[in-house]
Order: sequence, then C-alpha cells, then structure tokens
Amino acid sequence: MRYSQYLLPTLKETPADAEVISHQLMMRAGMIRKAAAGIYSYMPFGLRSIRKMEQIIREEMNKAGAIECLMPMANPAELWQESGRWEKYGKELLRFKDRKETDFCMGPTHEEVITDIIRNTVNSYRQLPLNLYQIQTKFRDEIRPRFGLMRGREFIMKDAYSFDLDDEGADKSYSKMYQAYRNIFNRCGLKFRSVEADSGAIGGSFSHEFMVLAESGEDGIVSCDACEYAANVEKAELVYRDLETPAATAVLQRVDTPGQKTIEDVAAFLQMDPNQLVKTLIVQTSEDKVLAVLLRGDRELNEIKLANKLGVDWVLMAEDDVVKRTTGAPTGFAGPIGLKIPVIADAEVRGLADFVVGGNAVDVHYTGANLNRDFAVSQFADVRQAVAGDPCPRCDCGKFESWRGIEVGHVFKLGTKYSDAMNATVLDDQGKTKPLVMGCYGIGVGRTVAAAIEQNHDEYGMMLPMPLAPFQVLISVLNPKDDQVREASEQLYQQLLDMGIEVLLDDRDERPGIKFKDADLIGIPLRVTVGARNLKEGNLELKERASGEQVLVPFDQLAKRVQQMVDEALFVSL
RNA sequence: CGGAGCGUAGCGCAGCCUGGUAGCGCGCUUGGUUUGGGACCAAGAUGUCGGAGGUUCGAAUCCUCUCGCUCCGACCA
Repeated sequence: MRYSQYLLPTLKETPADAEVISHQLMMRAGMIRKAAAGIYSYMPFGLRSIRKMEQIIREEMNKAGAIECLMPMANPAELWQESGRWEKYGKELLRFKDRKETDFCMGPTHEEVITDIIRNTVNSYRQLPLNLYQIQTKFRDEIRPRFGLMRGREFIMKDAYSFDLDDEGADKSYSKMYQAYRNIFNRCGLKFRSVEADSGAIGGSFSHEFMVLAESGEDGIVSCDACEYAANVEKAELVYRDLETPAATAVLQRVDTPGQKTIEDVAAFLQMDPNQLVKTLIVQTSEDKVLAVLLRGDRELNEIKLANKLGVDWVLMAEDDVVKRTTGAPTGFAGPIGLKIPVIADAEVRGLADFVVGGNAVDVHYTGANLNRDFAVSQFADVRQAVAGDPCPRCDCGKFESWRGIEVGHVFKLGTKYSDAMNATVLDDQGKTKPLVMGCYGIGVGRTVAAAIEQNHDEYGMMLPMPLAPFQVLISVLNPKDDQVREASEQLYQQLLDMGIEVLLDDRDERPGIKFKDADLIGIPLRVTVGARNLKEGNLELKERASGEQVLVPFDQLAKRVQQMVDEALFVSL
C-alpha cells in the first residue's frame, strides 16, 4: 500500500474526549473515528488489525472443531420472550419495531437464536457434540460506554455456543474452548491470565475470564505465586486453616470518640492500627433484608461474594436512614453489640480478640470487644476482598500477587438454562428426551486490539505486536524526489510485496521529521528507512519499533532479512 | 439513574464574567525557500458560536428549554 494513496489521517494532538491510551492512540493513528457515544467507524488502518484478530480467532476456533455461522443482528422479540430475557435484560437491550409493528431487538448475545436453530435442526445425540460460533457486530446499550473500543455500545464479538448430551461432554467442550482461547491470546503476543470468575446468578459450575494484564484494566485479579490458581478478585477465595479464636484478655470498655467516624480516624484517635478494629457494615439485599457484616478494620467487603453466600442477586451498603434506624446512630458508629439484625462475620474475624467496635451511639466506640462474650455472630463466611499477600486457597505455600486486567474473553458453562427455557432437547441412546447441556464462549475483538495497545505502547505511539499490526513493514522514503532513493524504495517495495509481506510505502512528499513521527505513532513493527545518506554506501536502515534496535543492511540482503524477522515475530508464540 | 463539566473552523483552544464587525495555534490551498526527528516566508479558504425560544436597538456572551458529548458515582461505617 502506498501511503500517498491511502487514507491514514494521523492527528498531532490528542482528541480531548479520549481518556485512555489505547483510545487516544487509535484516534491519533487514524484507526477509528467516533460516530456517536460508544459507536465507532473502523478506518482502513484500524480495520486491518481487527481483521487480523478475527482471523486468528477463526483459525483457532476451527482447529478446536467449532463451526462458523452468522446469525442476524435483528432478533425477533418472541425468542427473547420465550427465554424470559425480553423482560429481564433491561435497557441494555435496544428494542425497535418493524413496519408491521412487530417487536425486535439488536442482538447483544445470541443464546436465544442459536438455541432456536439447534432445537429445530438437531434431534439425536448422534449429531452431538456441536459448537457453533460467529464473529459479528453486537449492540448493547450500555449505561456508560467509555474508553473507545474498550467498552463500546456497538462492538465486534466472537461468540460460540456448545451443545452436548451430558455434563461430561459439556466439560470436554469447555476445556477445548479454554485451550483454544489460550492459543488465541498467545498467538496475539499478549501477556494475559486466565482466571476463575464469578458465575453469578446463572449458577453454572464454572467460568473463566481471560485477562490481558494492563494498568488501565477495569478488573482486579489475583494469582498465586506458587501454583496455577488465579481468580478475579470478585471470586477469589480465602481460607483460614486451623483458625482459632484467641482467649479474651481485655475488659469491654466504652470510650468516647467524638467525631471519629472512619476507621482511619478511630484508629488514629485511639493510637491503634486499623487491623485492631473490627468494622460493622450495614447492608441491604435485593430481597430487602438488612444485615450487619463484620470485617477486620483494614479489609474491604466483597459484595459479590457476600451476595452469592446469601443467595441473593445483590447487596449494597444501606442508606443512611436505614443505618440510623437499625443501629440507633448515624453512620460511622455501627457495632455488633446489642444489634437486633443478623450479623455475618468475615471468616478472618474468628481469629481476632480484644478489638475495637462501634458503639451504636454518636461518638462512642468499645475497646476490648470479643466474640461470643460480648456479642453473637450468626454466621462466619468468606466475604472479604482478596489482596496481594493473602495465602493461596489451593496450595500450602503460595501467596497472592495482584494485577489489573482487561477482560477480553470469557468462557462459561451454561448448563441447561436456555435449553430448558426453550425446550431444546435430543433423544439419547436409550430413546429418552434430554435437554442439551450448553456452554458459551465470547471474545471481544475490538477490545482485544485495544488491550494489546494498552499493553504495547510508549510515549511516541503504539507498538502492536506483529500478529495484530496493520502492516508488517513500513518503508520510509526520506527523499522521494531523489531518483536513486525513489528507485531503491520502489524496488524494495515490490520485492516485499512479491514475498507476500504486508508493506506500507511512505512515499508522501513530506519532510523526514513528519515521516518519523508518524512512523512512531502508527507503530508498524519494522521500519526500513531509505535515505540518500546511507544509500550511497548501498545500505538501508532496518529498525524494530518496539525495541528501538537499528541496523544497517546492504540493499540486496534487506528483503530476506525482513522476511526472517516477520516470520520469527509471527511464529515465536506457536 | 444521580452528580459534575463541556459543545465556538477538520483538530486543540481563547473570547462569555462586564452584550457592540468571531479570534489564536495546528491542519488545509497557492507560490517560493527548505529537506535525517512534527521547517520558514508570503498570499489565501474555511464558522448558521450544538439547536429552539426569550430579553435587548443589538446575543457566542444574559435567561429558559432542549439535544449531544465527556468524566465521576457508593467500603462511609
């Protein structure tokens, strides 16, 4: 491709509304342009990366035995009504009517459509297992789209659905996809972790998320430094082996703590460490119950773990007036002593004695509080947020490390949720009717490319890894008006094209400075600089964008050298 | 949804408080000089100041409404 005939509008300045680096760079490098909030056009340069990502996914999915199909974006409402999600999905589901006033929605995911297809075409266990996938534009009317392609309303997703006769088969399908996903993200050259994830209300047996490690990630994850365990912090388990409650030694004492509301305030006021305090959180559940949760002062509540433990959809911190009504004091002074609501304590609290708690009265706390002696706990449970340094629940010696991650893939064992709701069954070898056991598997295509940029950039621009880079080689023609320079560039360009290498020839009539700045910004992995200076000696410069390493190569060896480097970069992870 | 902020040329912004011919930088066009890290000189083009209504002799500026966009949003017990 000749730059002079291409559309690659680079920006010198960062667009004001781009917050994260991948969004800024994709805008500046002319990869995307915004049409509306969370809705983007893929410009030619950006589309090349997107297509490469899709192709890697396609190859690995096919290799894993999945079959590509393509379902409609416009979904008839009746399928969604049948699964019950027409009502449940809420405002994220973009609904509309056709000219006959029939209800439709834009597909945010396709369990309904695929299940409908399968129940109408598959009748026998002999046709199983099946795994169908598509790479398609989805629409989810997010409350708050943000960060460019990272969280769009319209976005390209690969979604796959597996169908098996039984659990055992479904588990096999799941692990095939798990491995395919590992292959996909490895091939992209990404640093990632596959982590155990919360399976939420669906209650499936397991679920893994694939997280690209990046500081800007919206998710927290922990991984064991000794074994394979890794989990989203939403899910990460904590165990306390052989934890016994120490004997109480202190006397319960009421102390005045005027105006000391936060843990930090109270700890400082009493000249104690926050871990000598036990905080009492008043929470409300989706079932409209109110309860108290005890946590060591320096810990944080994991609302998802608590909700799962309680078997409710969600929990949230109680409103101020609820706190006042249940504890008799404004927020900041809640404590377990004398509370009339159920008290759940984090498992860790069982190992504490002689601690400080709130006094359920304005400006009052207690010191020397102890379990059982001073108050009762209805249940101990693992409800706190895991942090770095916590002991691994799966092995004896490991400790957690913590990371930020961008969720680029999610594999999920669905079970029979949709096949039951939509009556998708087959006959087994006994002639019995069985609901299909399903799994679903998603990858955010655009998000993965954005995550790759988050992970691979510097102050000058992006450095997409070779497998995702829009072009493999850039030829910077420094002096296009110099006959020798131009001829050498053209010759090299042709050679590389003939070798099947993806090359962008910067033949624009621009000053060298502009070409260098643009080259760094768009970050094509290899750059060949053709300048009069070195060409006199018969040499060209070959520079790696990511490492900055630069070598002089004789003209007649260059194409071959480039091909080697491209091949190495593409196959290093296979 | 709640809160905050912003809509002025393709991009980044000033002007608004205190109403009086719409500006700056980059980019773009033409000519010239330059040419290894975002050049210089000269001459240009480009705006319904997000939209509607109101106040006023006069509105980018004041008022009301509206639309769009961006950010933040519960560990505070």
